Amino acid sequence: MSPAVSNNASRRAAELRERLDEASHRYHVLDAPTIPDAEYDALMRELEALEAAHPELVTSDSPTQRVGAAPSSAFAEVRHEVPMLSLANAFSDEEIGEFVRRIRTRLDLNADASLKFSVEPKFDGLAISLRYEDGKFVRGATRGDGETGEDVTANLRTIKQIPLKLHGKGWPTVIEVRGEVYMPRAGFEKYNETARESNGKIKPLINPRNAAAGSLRQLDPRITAKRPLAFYAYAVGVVEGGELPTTHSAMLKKLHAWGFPVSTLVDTADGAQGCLTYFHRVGEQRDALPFDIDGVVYKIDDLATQRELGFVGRTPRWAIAHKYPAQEQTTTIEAIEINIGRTGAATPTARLKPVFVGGVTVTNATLHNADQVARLDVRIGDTVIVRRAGDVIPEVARVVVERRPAHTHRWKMPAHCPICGSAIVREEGEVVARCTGGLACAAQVQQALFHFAARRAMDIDGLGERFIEGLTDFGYVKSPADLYKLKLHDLLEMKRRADERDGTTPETVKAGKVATKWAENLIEAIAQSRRTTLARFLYSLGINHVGESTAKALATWFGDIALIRHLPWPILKLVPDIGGEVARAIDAFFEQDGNQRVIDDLLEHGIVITDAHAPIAKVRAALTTANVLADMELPGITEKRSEQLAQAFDSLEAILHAPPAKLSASGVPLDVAAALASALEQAQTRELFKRSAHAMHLLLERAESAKGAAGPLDGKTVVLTGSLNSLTRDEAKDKLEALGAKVAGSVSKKTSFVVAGAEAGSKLDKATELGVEVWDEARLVKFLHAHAG
DNA sequence: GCCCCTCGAGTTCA
DNA sequence: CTCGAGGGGC
Repeated sequence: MSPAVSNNASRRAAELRERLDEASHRYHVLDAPTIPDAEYDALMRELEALEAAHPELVTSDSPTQRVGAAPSSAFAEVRHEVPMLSLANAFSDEEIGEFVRRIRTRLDLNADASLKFSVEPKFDGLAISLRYEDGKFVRGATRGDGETGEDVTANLRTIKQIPLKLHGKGWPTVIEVRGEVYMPRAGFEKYNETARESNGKIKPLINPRNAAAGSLRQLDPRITAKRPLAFYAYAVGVVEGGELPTTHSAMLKKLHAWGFPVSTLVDTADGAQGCLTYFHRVGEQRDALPFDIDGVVYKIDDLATQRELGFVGRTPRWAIAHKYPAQEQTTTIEAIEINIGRTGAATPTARLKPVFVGGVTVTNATLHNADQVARLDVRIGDTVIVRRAGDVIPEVARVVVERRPAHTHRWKMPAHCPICGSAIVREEGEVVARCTGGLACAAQVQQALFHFAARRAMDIDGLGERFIEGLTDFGYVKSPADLYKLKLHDLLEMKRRADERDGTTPETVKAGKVATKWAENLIEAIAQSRRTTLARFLYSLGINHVGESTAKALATWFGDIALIRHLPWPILKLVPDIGGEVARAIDAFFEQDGNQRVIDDLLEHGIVITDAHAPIAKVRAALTTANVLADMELPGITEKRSEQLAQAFDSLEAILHAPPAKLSASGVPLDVAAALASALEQAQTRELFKRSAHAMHLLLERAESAKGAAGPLDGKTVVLTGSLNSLTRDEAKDKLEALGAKVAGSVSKKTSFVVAGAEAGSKLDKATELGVEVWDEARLVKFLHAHAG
């Protein structure tokens, strides 16, 4: 070995020791970890490997030679007569193969001889030891460094899952039961919710594991008692005056019989293959478990074989922890960028130094909004802990302030849009900041086009962000309507210019050929999208507050874009689930000349709406002068007042042209009449009256008569509950709606009937309570069948 | 006026 | 999937 190599290794080993010591101290003594467990494990493994390769580097104070740091002095020390183990870790199938092979070699077993393991989840909590004398709980201690822990008896007594007296009989005179104290996820979430509501008085917990550790180290057991802690037993230490079973799995059963919780995930497995199968089986359930686990543990089941295999240092040869990919990792923030959405929403995104978390490499993480950035105080250059919690989307869990470089400053939302330079404004009381550029902002235009082409909107297959960028950047497309004017050569030209600009030369060009297939496909996809439904068309326009559901409602109620594009907001409000805010947003969208031009353009250049129809009968029913008047949100005009006015005047025009004296004579209080009169003096209100009156006439003229359109369930409100066999809830909903019913989510006295499938819950109870009619699935199916077509 | 529920908008990676 | 906010029931 060359001196240079040895020198490097020695320096690296020293560095690793320093970092591990520091982390260990913060973790065990201060309860304030600075690096995630996975990183600690990785550093430890590197050091172990280094020391294995260069035994001369091993020092007596190396972290590999002891586990954990000295306990803090707040609690009495407890010496573990039988030391509490630490397990070797494995991260890959190969390592498990090697582990099992080593055991077979030592035991002189063939590769195909059966080798039984007791397998169990590895809880992410805090290992403890419970001592029972004559069946009574006398002392509980933390693991500490494995040799010496802390006496936390008083705190452990508060955990209801820990028996204070052993159940059954046949237990040894003295027995130490070992296991894990942990905090279930639900309890953890609930605690943190309370902490958030406390406005900083209660500090939120970083993770369930820390929560468990912190709770056990409370000086006041009454505080511990309030924390939702739980316990699982998985081993025994000292045993005196009694016999135990001869296998680990039998011993766990015994512990269970004596009153200890034992995980239901505990099982046995044969050989490496059996262990790996178990690993994957538990891994699939991992996210759904009510507690955190960071891996599984395999132990040789036969206790005599365990003794035969023995230990290396303090780690047993007969057991290993097989860990899952880390769900947390540290990385650094390289930049904080602003994304502009379709509505102009400016979302800060963290650009990360790529890290492998939970099975994928993460480079971006959303920071949601400025408040979130402020809460975390994320700064450029910071070291952060990135998490892929339960789901998929990575988030920055917290900043490791200790590793913050010098001269950083708090991040601030920029005042101007990075794309178009317009002001970024955050409305009072709103969480999101928005770019005010509107159609002048290239980012907003691109996002609008992206939305337009989306699968659930116009469904233009293959029109992704890259093409949209090229098409808008070179001016081929300024509005959705331009898409339908594109010719093949436009696309090819655009591609050529984009390649030129980006300095990318495709293979095909080098070969002297031009690839055209993609362009033909795109032109075809655009042509395909021309025929569409009214609901999709409305949704694709990207009107603020109009998503799929609202678009569908508008399409069903009014049936025709020619009508919808001119409806004033008080009329739009007649549609259930459309309130003032949404109605005004729709009205405002169509008030913009630019938007009207785009719609004209789209219709002229080939959009075909295949399902146009007359306004449904419900429109006619809802379109009374009283309803529209009440929807106008005029001061003092309640439903009751608008009824009175409608009775007195019959039409909106009549009210508009009524002299103030006549208004007062309508039966409404004088001050209300006066307020109405003064409102009617405003041009804006008069305009709204005129538009509404006009729209009423138009709609009434065109609306289907109630008779013609009446479905068998017209006017009925139906609630679905439980699961159906012959069709899904969605299908049932569609079919019921097609027959005129409104399908609601909860039962009230207005409900016409409830369809109860299998395992119907509280909604069925409510229906019975309110005396609402209940249908079973058979009756529904029969009914749908009878009215099919 | 308060609470519950549904809808909309934004987001990551293979 | 998750958060925020609009709608509407009580």
